Amino acid sequence: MCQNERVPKVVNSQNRRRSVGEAIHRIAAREGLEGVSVRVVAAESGLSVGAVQREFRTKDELLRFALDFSIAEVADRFSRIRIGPESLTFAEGMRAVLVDLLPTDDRRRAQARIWAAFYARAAVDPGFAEVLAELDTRARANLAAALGYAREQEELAPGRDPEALAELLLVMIDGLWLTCARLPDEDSLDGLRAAIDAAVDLVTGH
Amino acid sequence: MCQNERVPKVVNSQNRRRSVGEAIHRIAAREGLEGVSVRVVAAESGLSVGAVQREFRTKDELLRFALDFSIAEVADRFSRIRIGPESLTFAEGMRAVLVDLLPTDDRRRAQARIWAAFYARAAVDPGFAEVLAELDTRARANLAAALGYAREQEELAPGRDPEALAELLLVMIDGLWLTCARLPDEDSLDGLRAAIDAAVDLVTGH
DNA sequence: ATCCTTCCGATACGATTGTATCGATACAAC
DNA sequence: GTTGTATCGATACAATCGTATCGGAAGGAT
Repeated sequence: MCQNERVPKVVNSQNRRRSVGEAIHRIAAREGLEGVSVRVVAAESGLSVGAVQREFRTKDELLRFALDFSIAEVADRFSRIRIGPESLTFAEGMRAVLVDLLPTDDRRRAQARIWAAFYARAAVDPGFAEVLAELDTRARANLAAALGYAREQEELAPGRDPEALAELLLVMIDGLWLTCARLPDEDSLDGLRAAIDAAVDLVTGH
Repeated sequence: MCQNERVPKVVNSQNRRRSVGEAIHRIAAREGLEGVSVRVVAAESGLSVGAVQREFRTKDELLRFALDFSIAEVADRFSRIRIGPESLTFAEGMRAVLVDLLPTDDRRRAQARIWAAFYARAAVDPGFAEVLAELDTRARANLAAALGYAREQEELAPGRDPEALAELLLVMIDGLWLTCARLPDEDSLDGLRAAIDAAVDLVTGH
């Protein structure tokens, strides 16, 4: 990386970027993506504007990083839910994924809000749309695999088109995000839980 | 309204408000809610900043009006889809509502984008959240009535909790909005149509 | 200790924001 | 016409925005 004779001061860019990511997370959950400005991010993460500017050349780069940051976290959560032999059945896995989206704690609630903001921005920003489209592709692939396994295990309601089911589940996941983002109280969670159960039952034909 | 002796110039406030609503519609579909500024709205609607300011005291009032404006249009579209005897069956009605959401023309595409933006804002703005929550309540009531009718006609898959189904459908509607907002091409519509068909089949037990 | 390079923090800049202000204008009543 | 009021269009204002600039702090290598 550094091909100079004299090596100067070096900072832990990795840690700093993460703390910036966390800061944006908090701000966006509090005031939305519109409340995210370079100055506010700097203040929230305890850095100076200059430091933030060094790490992210432009604001777009900043927001893009925040999106990747958030995607990575959710992807990590989902990757822990494994469907397959010696693991969860399809029904259990599907239920686990959907329930995991519910805003049962502050972090999840914040994340739901952030995703709503990112989705809205993706509607008018091709760069963001591309990232989310790629995410969609990955999710579709995972879902197809899970549904294939479910069909193998005869867990699926017969006579259903797996591709259509996958699309339906993707739509439902998006809907859950959006619903969770503007959920006023904890009580509404039970309604959503019932909806999730109903969805699992419908898909597995129980 | 006017209790003065001398009556001055009067403008057609109604028409103007609508043209402003349309202007915001176009802007938000193009650049998102963040691109909506008083000046831009004035330019897009062919008015001066002063005229817009007279009609809407504050920007929040402006956006709130745009939300109501958009809600009214979609509510009107939905109200034309009637479920009941001598009309659509539940399955037909449900399918009609969901298909009507798809971005099959520019107006619908724009509307999907605007709603995504409003939903995101509702996540951090209590005023917007309240409006959408009230809309949710109305939708829930309509859906409950439709499901009641479906059960009466024995259109529903047996053994399902109507309340859970209603919640599930609401989530799916939200998901459709969000998916439509960032849909890149026309081709993806077929996938969504298949998903809608699958959903109708699942709910009606076909 | 002295270099050299990287990094930081402060400040500056121009653009854009929401809102307030104000003279000019339009129009109904006289 | 004149008058009184509602409305308009333009401009002013302070705040905030993203970004650029720059002098000095910082810290390994010598």
